[in-house]
Amino acid sequence: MQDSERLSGQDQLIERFGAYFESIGFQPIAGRIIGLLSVSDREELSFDEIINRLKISKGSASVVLRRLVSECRVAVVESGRRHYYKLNQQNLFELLDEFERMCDSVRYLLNTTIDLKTDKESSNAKYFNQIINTIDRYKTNMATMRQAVQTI
Amino acid sequence: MQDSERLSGQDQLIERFGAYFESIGFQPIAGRIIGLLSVSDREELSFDEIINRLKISKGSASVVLRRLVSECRVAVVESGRRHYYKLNQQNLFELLDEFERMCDSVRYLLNTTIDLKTDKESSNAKYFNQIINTIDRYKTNMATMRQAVQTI
DNA sequence: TATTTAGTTTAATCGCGATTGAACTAAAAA
DNA sequence: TTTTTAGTTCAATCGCGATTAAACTAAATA
Repeated sequence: MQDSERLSGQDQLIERFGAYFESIGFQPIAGRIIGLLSVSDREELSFDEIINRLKISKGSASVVLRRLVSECRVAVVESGRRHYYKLNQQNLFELLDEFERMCDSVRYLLNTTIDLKTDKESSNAKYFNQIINTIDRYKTNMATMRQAVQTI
Repeated sequence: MQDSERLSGQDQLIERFGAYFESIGFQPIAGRIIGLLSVSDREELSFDEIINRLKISKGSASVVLRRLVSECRVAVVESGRRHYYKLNQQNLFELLDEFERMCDSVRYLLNTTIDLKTDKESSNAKYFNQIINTIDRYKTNMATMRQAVQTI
């Protein structure tokens, strides 16, 4: 593969990372920064390299990077007057954690809803109970899987 | 429990449903409509009942309901000149389906990223490979669980 | 047929997050 | 000490989705 090919492939991929992270609630620029830090050959980039490659203002870069660092998605290394950024390799289950938190809040909503129903045998009440059961089953299942992965 | 208590409890719950659905990308009004259809004692409500209880305009209700129906989240029954709406009880795994689609797109992004790396043993490349393995393990696991639930 | 009613359409507005540009700060370099 | 450089702060703007109001349509009712 030519270098130029690889570079333009990287650019496309950065946009896809951006789109993906935007779809799950990140600022567009945040997604593209994560993409750049994931895709580029050198995996530790300076502030300047980031704003030049992504063509974004110093202002946005500064704000967004501070946020990514505070959320532990990106790590920063200071060297002289410069800051270098790299992807923070989080716990593998970080993605699942978020999903499980989602399940918990759904479970809570549905439970409270059933409590407020006059007719606990209503169509929705029964349906919600089924969902709660499935969520519980899922969580048990996941706990088992985590243990299995951890002991590899 | 008093009826008035239950009604105000329902209103609070509707707002929580709204907040939850907004957090996963729905329009605020869409979330509140789903909340209302989940929470209310009568589980099939007319257009008018919806706009009166939620205090929203006919315009928003019309647009948002059309969308919810097209996405199969809400079912509509026509009776004379009126439309009645109720929660569409979807496949129990609809929530998981979406999560698995997310996993698929992450898996694809990471795979493509590794392909473009000059150094397949770089820190990020190794990390991405671990994530891919975990995703694969998760999907196998989920497939098993679905079968188990289906055969109950 | 004339009237009322249920819901749709659409132009206008509102609010808000993302982004930028430019002034500013602090620290290294000269 | 003066100058240069790296990054921060913040006011202003841009763009966009959500929402509404009001005119409009179609169908039921009188």
